[in-house]
Amino acid sequence: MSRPQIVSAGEGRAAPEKDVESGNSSRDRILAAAAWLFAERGLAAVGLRAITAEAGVNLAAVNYHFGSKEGLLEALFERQAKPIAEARLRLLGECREEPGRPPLLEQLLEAFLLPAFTLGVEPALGGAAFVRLRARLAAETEEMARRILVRAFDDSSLRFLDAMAEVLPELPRAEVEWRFHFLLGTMVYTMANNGRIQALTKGSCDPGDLEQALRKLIPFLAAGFRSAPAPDA
Amino acid sequence: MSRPQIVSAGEGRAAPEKDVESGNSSRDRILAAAAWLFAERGLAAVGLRAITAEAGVNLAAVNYHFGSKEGLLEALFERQAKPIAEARLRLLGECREEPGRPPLLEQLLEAFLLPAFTLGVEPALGGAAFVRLRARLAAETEEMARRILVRAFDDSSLRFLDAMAEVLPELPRAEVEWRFHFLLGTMVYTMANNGRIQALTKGSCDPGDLEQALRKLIPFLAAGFRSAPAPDA
DNA sequence: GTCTATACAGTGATAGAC
DNA sequence: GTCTATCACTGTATAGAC
Repeated sequence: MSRPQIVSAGEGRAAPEKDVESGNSSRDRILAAAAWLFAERGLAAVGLRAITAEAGVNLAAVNYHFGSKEGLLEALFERQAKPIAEARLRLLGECREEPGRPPLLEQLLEAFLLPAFTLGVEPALGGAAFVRLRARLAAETEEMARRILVRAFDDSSLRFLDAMAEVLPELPRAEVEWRFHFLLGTMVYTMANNGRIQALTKGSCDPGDLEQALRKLIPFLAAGFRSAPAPDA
Repeated sequence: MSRPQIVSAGEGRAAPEKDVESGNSSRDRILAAAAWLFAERGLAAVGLRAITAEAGVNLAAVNYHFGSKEGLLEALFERQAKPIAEARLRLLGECREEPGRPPLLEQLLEAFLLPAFTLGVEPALGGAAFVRLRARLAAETEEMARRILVRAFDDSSLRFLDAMAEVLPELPRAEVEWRFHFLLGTMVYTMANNGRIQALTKGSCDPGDLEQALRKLIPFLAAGFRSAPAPDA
């Protein structure tokens, strides 16, 4: 694996300072170093000292800019989650009933899942580690993790929830919500790729192959969403 | 549960009386204290010093008996997972096609999910914290977590995988495996109860209500399992 | 405002005496 | 087997330099 270029050398741009995207302020260098190291070595195995050394800044810079290690994590996550949420909404806007295209429900499922599966593994955004980071946060009960996920994804998720309720008018809203919850479960668990199913099936089923996972997941979920509502109580 | 009555005669020590279930050896006291504290305060917030103080043993005792904090976690998890795996297999043995009972697939799903949802929250086994611990381990990519889960659940899971393949003979084995993977995702994510869906739906959908979750989950999964297989490539 | 050097209280782990 | 003392290391906080 090649190291990401942290400092972008002078390209033609005439505004060298404060490039928001890939700036070389110490704040941005910390973010880049953290993304790189988390991707390379995992999450818990990377301490603040490793990050600050990689970024070429002082240890205290992390606390100055982000308040805490958790704050750094939050900033990093938010930055990486943004393109996913945006892509989701863009794809949602392109969903329409049309001959030759899959049913609307399948379109919605793909629009929701595809950005998470593809953008999630882009090296520029921290690579596969980010996907696992998401999965880990999803398993967290603490307030911080919840807040991070909510801020990053709730508005786009809510839009999808509404769209799905619209596509399934015969289903009570609460039922759609439960099923959306189950959808999140399959997505997050697949992204976590904890190796359980590989061990169980001796490798014949590999959730690390996200393209195939998507192809298997969408029909499975679509059938679940379309099933008759469960008795309520 | 009865333990063997055989006591070696003429031993120097008088009646060692190691009760395996709720013994007061230092090893068992550590396990009990850890289960209690993890349930009470969460996982990361509890240090070895708190555990050893609660158990009334020395700090080094943990490393002596379990090798490391991870080793303690593993022992604890294994002890708590065992009744779940056993209950699953027992319920699996009671599944049969019979008039007046749900279809076999639904029976299998319930036999698999019910022990995880009910035994998982029993206070005697560490309470709700154990459920979250499971969810957290499932999101872990590290070798240790994988090994723990495999040792605890793989044999019973494999039996269910086989049973489901048998109930769905028209489905390729790989397809059943993928769907079993999705089943695990919905289960773990529901058990994690990270608060996401509550926030999204303003509380109208609460996965903390595991009984209702089960009633919503089984039809959803059954429909997914029964859907036509996806194209393979 | 930004950044640095340094100190601090906490962790899990371990060697060796008893 | 058990305990004391200590180790290396963590995230955090602060005082002060530019």
